Amino acid sequence: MNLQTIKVACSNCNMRELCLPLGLSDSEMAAVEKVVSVTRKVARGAHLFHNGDPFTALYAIRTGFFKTSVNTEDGRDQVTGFQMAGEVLGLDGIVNDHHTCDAIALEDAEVCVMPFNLIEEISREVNALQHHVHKIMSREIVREHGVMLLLGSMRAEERLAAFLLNLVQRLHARGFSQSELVLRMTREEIGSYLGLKLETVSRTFSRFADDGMVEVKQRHLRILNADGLRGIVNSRPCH
Amino acid sequence: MNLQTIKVACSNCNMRELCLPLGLSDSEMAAVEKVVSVTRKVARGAHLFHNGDPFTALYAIRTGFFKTSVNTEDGRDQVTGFQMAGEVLGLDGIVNDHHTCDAIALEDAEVCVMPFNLIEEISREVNALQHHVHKIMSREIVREHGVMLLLGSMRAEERLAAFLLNLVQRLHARGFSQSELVLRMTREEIGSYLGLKLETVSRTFSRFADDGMVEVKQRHLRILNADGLRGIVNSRPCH
DNA sequence: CGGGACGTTGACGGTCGTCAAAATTAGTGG
DNA sequence: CCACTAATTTTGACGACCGTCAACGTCCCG
Repeated sequence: MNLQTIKVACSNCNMRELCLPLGLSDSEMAAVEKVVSVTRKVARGAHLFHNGDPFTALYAIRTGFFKTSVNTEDGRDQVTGFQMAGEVLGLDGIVNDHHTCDAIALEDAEVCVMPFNLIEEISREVNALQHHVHKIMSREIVREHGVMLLLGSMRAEERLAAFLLNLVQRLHARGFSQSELVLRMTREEIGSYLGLKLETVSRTFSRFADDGMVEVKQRHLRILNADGLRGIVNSRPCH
Repeated sequence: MNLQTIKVACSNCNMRELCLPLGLSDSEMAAVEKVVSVTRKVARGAHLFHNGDPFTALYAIRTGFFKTSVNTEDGRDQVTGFQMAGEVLGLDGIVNDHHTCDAIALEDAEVCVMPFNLIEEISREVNALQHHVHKIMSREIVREHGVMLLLGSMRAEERLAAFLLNLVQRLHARGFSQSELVLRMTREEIGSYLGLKLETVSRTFSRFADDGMVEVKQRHLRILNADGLRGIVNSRPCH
């Protein structure tokens, strides 16, 4: 485990507007920065935390890309999300004081460690932080509603189109291209997230490429017709 | 809308151990009871809140049974959960100050209205309440992980078996039978929740009945072989 | 008693999973 | 730097599971 106790200043962090509430006073900002004690580097392929680990902290992603997945004793495995800079990991651990999923870095990453008892302590003093924490958890609940809709009622093409659009939209919000992206995950991981087999993911990519919607070169992706993809997502099968 | 301003005493409520943290002092309990200002009755079939409604409060179910569902502009509809006494509704509304799903009573119900600004205010004073709120939200996130696993990787039989086992387990925790239950929802609603069509739900019930696992009489259900159902959930398709 | 909502069952077809093989890339160690 | 192996991706053929469509049965409530 790679820990750095070098103090990180949220006030200078370029993830600030993603991580923190807006309009904090200087004194509030100083209080909030006490929450972030250390940062931690996670190498590609390494776990940030395992299923079963004791829960002590939430993690804000500074750089890098993660997946979270749950698994059952009988070997089933489900990717529950992909997280990028400015997003928070570890919310699942609060209920039972231990984590119930794995968080794995899909590229070399760095996170801010935010001990949860400190978060609770400071958010009693700084109302904006308190509300911010509530919003982050609520946002995760709403996101998962969307995934349930996707898994419960969409066909393979719709799922993949929705997935791609969501991914570029989030990357674009972080200053990346609207049309070009590099997939940090395998076809199998995409499939697990979308409730599809990797062959179906691959085939569906190929079909999108044939239709001129995207250009696929392994993990490099260029979106040629975003409206086309949006049309796929919003079109009911028939009648 | 049916509002009652009659003060409800959480300290006497039989949902207390489901709703509230344990070990509150008398003064803490008095503070927490300030959160519950009114109760509200919701008739069967009526909405507790609609998608798009402004968010003002969370709701603790005193009696009755609810479903929540999200819907898209193109008419898709997904049941995201079924909720019973002691569970909390409305968490989805916190992020954007308006609700993003519908909450509908499946039988006549009564809820405690807990204005969210009061929750935030009191939970700054009562640490146990603060942590309790965090746990409730985290529990919902973990529950949804489970649903994603179900929707993403289980077959129809497994989904329905897992659904039934979860339902009786929750009912049992509320003092009902371990083996007998009345379904408050239609086959279509079950199907929507499980990502299946109503015909598949019906057929799968019939298959369970043929195998002697359950006795199905419309919405009345008796579980004859719970271990058999558990075996279905935990058995990978083959190899 | 009658109508409408809900549930059951059957036949058929489509979507996606399974199995297999080949192609391409990435990673490793000499 | 290159050879070699492992991992990932693509593509095809086939089949299973579940969705679709349709008809019929059952229950509930006015």
